[in-house]
Amino acid sequence: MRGKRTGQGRASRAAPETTGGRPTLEDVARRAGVSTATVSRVINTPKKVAEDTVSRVQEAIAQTGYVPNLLAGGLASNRSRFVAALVPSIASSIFNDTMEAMSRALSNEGYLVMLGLLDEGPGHTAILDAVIGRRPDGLILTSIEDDEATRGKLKRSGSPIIETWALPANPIDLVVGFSHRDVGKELARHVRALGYKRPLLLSAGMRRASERTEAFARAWVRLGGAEPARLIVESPMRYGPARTSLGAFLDGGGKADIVVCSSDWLADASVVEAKARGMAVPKDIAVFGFGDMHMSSEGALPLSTVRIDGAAIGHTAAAMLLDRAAGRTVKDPIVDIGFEIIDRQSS
Amino acid sequence: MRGKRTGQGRASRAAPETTGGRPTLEDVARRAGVSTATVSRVINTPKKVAEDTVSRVQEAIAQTGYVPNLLAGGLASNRSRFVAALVPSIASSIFNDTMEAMSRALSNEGYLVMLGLLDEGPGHTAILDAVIGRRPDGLILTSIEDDEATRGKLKRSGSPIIETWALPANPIDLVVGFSHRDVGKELARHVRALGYKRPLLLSAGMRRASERTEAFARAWVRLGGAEPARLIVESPMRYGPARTSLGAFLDGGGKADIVVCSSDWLADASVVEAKARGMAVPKDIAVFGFGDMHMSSEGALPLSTVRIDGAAIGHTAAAMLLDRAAGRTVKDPIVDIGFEIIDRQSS
DNA sequence: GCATCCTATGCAAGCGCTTGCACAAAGCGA
DNA sequence: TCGCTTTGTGCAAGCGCTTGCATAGGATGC
Repeated sequence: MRGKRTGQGRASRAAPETTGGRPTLEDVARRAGVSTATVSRVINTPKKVAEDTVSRVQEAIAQTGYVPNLLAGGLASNRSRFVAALVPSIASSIFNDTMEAMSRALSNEGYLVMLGLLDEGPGHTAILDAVIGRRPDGLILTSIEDDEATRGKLKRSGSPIIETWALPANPIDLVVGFSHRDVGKELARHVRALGYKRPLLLSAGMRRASERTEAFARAWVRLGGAEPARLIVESPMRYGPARTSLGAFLDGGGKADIVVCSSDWLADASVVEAKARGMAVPKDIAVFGFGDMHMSSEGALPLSTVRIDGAAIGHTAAAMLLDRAAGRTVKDPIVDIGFEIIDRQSS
Repeated sequence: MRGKRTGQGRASRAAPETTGGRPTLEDVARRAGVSTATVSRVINTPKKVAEDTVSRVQEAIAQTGYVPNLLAGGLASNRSRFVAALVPSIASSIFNDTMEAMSRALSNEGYLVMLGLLDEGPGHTAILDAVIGRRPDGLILTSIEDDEATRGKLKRSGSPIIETWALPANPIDLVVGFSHRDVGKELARHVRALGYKRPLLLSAGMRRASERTEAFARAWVRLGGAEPARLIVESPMRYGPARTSLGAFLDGGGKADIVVCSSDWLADASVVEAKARGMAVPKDIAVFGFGDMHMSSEGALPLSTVRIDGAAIGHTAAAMLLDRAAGRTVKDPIVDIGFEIIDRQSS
C-alpha cells in the first residue's frame, strides 16, 4: 500500500496518478499547472483565487475525477466536518425525526452525521472512543449520560456537546430539549381537569419515561388524587407486551378510567386491548399517549397525546453546531423547545 | 491552532501535552518511555509487543486519558474504520432495522456507521463527495442508483459497495437483497389462490414499490385476471393521504375485493378506512401489506403481509464488509435474503 | 517615477498516526 | 560455543491535506 509511492519523485510518469489510482491534490495541481495550495484554496476559499485560475483548476478536478480526502483535510485543519449522534436505537425510535432533520440541515453545509448506538447505562468506552477519536465537530446526545466517567470523557473530548430531548440539571455544554417533569405535571393537571379520577400509568422502564410518570404521580396526589396505579412495560414499542400487561391489570380487578402512556405505541396498544375487551374508548376507558407519531392523528381513533417537535430539536441542534463550527458564540445555549398537550378522540 | 506547536522540540516542558491539550501518541510514548511506534502497536497489535511493555503503555494511556485520533490513523493506514449508509430517510423507514442491526454488528469491531441521506433520483454530488471523501471502508446503498454518473462515482470510490433491499440487474459490487419482482409475482399467485378476483394495487410512487406492483399486475393478468386497478400515494407513511385515496376510489364506484399495498402503513390505513366505511375486513374487502412491521402482527387486526428480514440484511452486510476489510474474499457476493408471505387476519 | 499596498500564488512545515525496515538482544539447536 | 532464528523496539518516511509566511507583480497615490 505504502510501497507504491516509494521513489516518489521518480521522473514524471505518463500517468501522474499516485496512491492506488485515486487522484490527489497533487495530481490536480500538476494538471492545472498550479501548486497544491492553490488547488486547496479553490476548493475551500475560492474567492481568494483569481477567477481564471479557479476555472482552470476546476477543469482539472473534473478531468481527474478528484474527490478531496476529508480525512487528510480534517487532520490538517482540525475540523472533521461531521457530527456524531449518540442514540439508544434507530429502529422506530422517537428520535428519528430529530436525526433526520438535523442530518438534512447539516448536509447542506457539507456535514455528515455519524451514528453511535448507545444503550442506556454506563460503560460504553469502546464506542465512545470510536466516536471521540474521530474528532467530530459536534456530539448529539439523546440518552441521558449519568455516568461520571462518560460525562468526563465527553467533556474532555473537545467537541461541542448537545444534550437533547431533556433539560439536564447540570448540562455538559449545549441543550435543546424540554422538561419531562413539566410534561408529567401538566398532564396530571390536564387529566384532572378533564374529570378523570383513576389514572393508570403505563410506562416504559426508561429513564425519561419514568421521570414523566413520577412527576405525574406527584402532581396528581398534590391535586388531591389517590396514588395512581403503575405498570412498567419492557419493550416500549411492541404491542404484545403492552396489551398483556394492561390485560392482566384489568383481569386482576384493577380499575382505571384513563391510561396515561409513556409513548404513542403503548397508547395505541391500550386502545386495541380495550376495544378487544369490548370497552369503548374513551367512554369506558380513556387513553393518553406521548410523542404524537404520524399515525396517531390519522389512525382509526385519533389519539390524545403530548406533542414534541422532534424536527425542531434537530434543526436547532444543527444550527448550534454550525454556529460553533464557524466560531460564532451560540446566543442561546439552553433551548427549551416545549411541548403541547393535544386532545383528540381517545380522551 | 497550528502555531502552538512552533518550536516543537523546545526542551521537555513540565506539561508534555501538545496540541491544544489533547494528548497524542507522543505524549503517551514519552510517559511510558517508549517510541510512538510501540504505543501504536500496543493499541493495534498488542501481541506484537512484550507484555510488560503493553501494561506500561496502557498505564500511560490511562494516565493521560489518551484517545487515538482516528482521522490521523485512517489517513496513515488507509483504513477509516467506518462504513457509510446511504438511505432515503431515517424517520420511520423500513430500512431502520437493517441500519440498526448493521450498526450493532459493526460496532463490536470498532466500526461506526455514517449516515448519508439521499433522496431517490440523480444529482447527489455534494453528499456523495462528502461520503466518498471520507474513504469509508464500506458503502451501503438502500436506494437504487440508476444514474450512471452516480454509479461511476461510487465504483471509482474504491470502497466496497453493498446494494441492499433489491437484487440489481448488474450490481456494482456486493448485494444483499431480494427480488421485488418475485414478491409481486408470488403475491399475485397467492392472492389468486386465496380466491380473490379484483385486486386494487395501492402503492407508493417509489421505484421498488412500483417494481412489485408491476410484477403483480403482469402475473395477475398472466394468471387470467383482469388488469388490476392502481392507486399511487405520495406519502407512503402517512395515513391521511392513503385513506383519502382509497376513499375516493371507493366513492367513485371502484370495486375491489382486496387491497394490495406497498407497505404496512398503507395497509393499516386501508383497514382503518374500510372499517370507517362500515366495511368488514377481510369479508367485504381484504388487505395485504408489505414489510411486516412490529405493530402489524399485534395490532387490532393482525395484518397479512410480506415479511422481509431487515435485520438479517444488516447482519449480512456487516459481515461482508468486515470480510472485505480483513482482506478476506467474500464467499458469496450476491445474497438473496428472500421473503415470506404471511397470512394473518386481514385476508 | 518611486514608495506603498493589494492580490494571487507558492513554499514548506506540519496535523497525528502507521508501518517497512534495520537492528539489538535473547533463544536455540548442534 | 557459535551461527541462526525469533522477538521486541525504534527510526523515519510517509498518508493527503491546510495554512502562515514570503514573494512577485500589478495597481495606486502623490
